[in-house]
Amino acid sequence: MTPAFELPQIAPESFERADAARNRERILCAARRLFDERGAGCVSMDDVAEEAGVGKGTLFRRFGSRASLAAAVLSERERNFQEAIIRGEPPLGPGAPPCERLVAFGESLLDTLEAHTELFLAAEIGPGRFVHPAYVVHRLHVTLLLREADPVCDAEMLSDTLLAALGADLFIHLRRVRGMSLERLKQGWGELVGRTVPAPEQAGV
Amino acid sequence: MTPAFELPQIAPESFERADAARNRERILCAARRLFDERGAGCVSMDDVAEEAGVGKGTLFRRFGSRASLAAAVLSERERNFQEAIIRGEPPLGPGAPPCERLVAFGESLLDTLEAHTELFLAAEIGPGRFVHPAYVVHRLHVTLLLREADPVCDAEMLSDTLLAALGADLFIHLRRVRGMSLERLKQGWGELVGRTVPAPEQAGV
DNA sequence: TGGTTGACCGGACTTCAGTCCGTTTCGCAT
DNA sequence: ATGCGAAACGGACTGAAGTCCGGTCAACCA
Repeated sequence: MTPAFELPQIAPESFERADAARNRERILCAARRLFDERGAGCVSMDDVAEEAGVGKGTLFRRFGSRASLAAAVLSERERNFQEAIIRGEPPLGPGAPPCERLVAFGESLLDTLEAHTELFLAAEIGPGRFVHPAYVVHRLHVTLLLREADPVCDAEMLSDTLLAALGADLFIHLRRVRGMSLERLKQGWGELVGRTVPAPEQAGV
Repeated sequence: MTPAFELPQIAPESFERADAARNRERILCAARRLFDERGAGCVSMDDVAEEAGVGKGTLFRRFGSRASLAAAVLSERERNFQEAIIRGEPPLGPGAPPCERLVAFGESLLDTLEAHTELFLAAEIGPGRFVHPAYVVHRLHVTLLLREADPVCDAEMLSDTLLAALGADLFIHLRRVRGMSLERLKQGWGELVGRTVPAPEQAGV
């Protein structure tokens, strides 16, 4: 039981041997390709190892778990998303009121979920989901916006609570099993946010 | 207001052969015992089958999956819970305003989560979580209360959204990893519900 | 350039959920 | 009682995630 996480996105560790770097790249490449052509649900770790021309031990050494590999594959898109949040145009980026930014945040995440449903599902299973860098960043973002909109609320907890509404398993259920449209999910998110954090200029209901 | 629906619990199907009933009881008994003494996380399906003196095929024939078995073990408590919701005293049962009933619902669920964390976690993994009778009943309950409190909201979707805040994996994270107290979780739930569905007599904030 | 070291490699191995199918047993009708 | 068909039984089998460990080789230093 090694709870050690590779931080797949931000930086390779202090120093990485040449063969290690090469294999990491090969694995990511193979995983991306296989996930893309078969869907994440139909790709085993053995498949990835073979496609990458790498032993299974190496695969797990670099990425720790299946969920972590899926998250790493998503990390490029995630980096763009974070960039848009931190430095992009409003309403996703800074400049808009918190409520609108939260709505934009959720809608953007829902779009990404729609486009990469299976990959997200693979990335969100097991413990450690809430500890993954991407999730931590999302939570921090939501926490700050909540606190800005309403300094007295328990933003630390509300943020996790709101993010739970954007989980991949729930998304799949609402979208595929119950057949709700993406538009409806977005409106639902907007409704939830609108009720949770009222806009400042809104005096009475 | 009178939910005269028959709960689709784990009711034995139309007719159950004597050996089937006997084995089902044995399995439930063994599972309860093992889960109780080792914690659900440390009990494999083979363990349960052996303890019950039953083949593995039988185990899966009766319960379908590990998650489903865990849910079945929880079902007695769940039945009591449903009883309290449908016919019990307010604020959990009928008679209190929807907002208060929702708060009581969540607090009660959080208490149960606190007492049987691992079992809930085992029961909530995999797809089919949202299709399980217990979840469906919870959602229906929340949906009706939401609709009663605010007929114009998208209660169908908000109910799933709110219930996501009571998921076992999130509970474990908040409680054990982030170290929040049970009391704080209850307050957070109250805050979320209070914002989502304002009480009717509450004119201004 | 050649030696040393420790990180890295790979694939066999373990564990566990879930499936399959030949065999057994139950319930019923005669 | 007895024969029959359907349902249940059980355990060997499969497939996949994650672990282990002996061998290898990249980096660095002399």
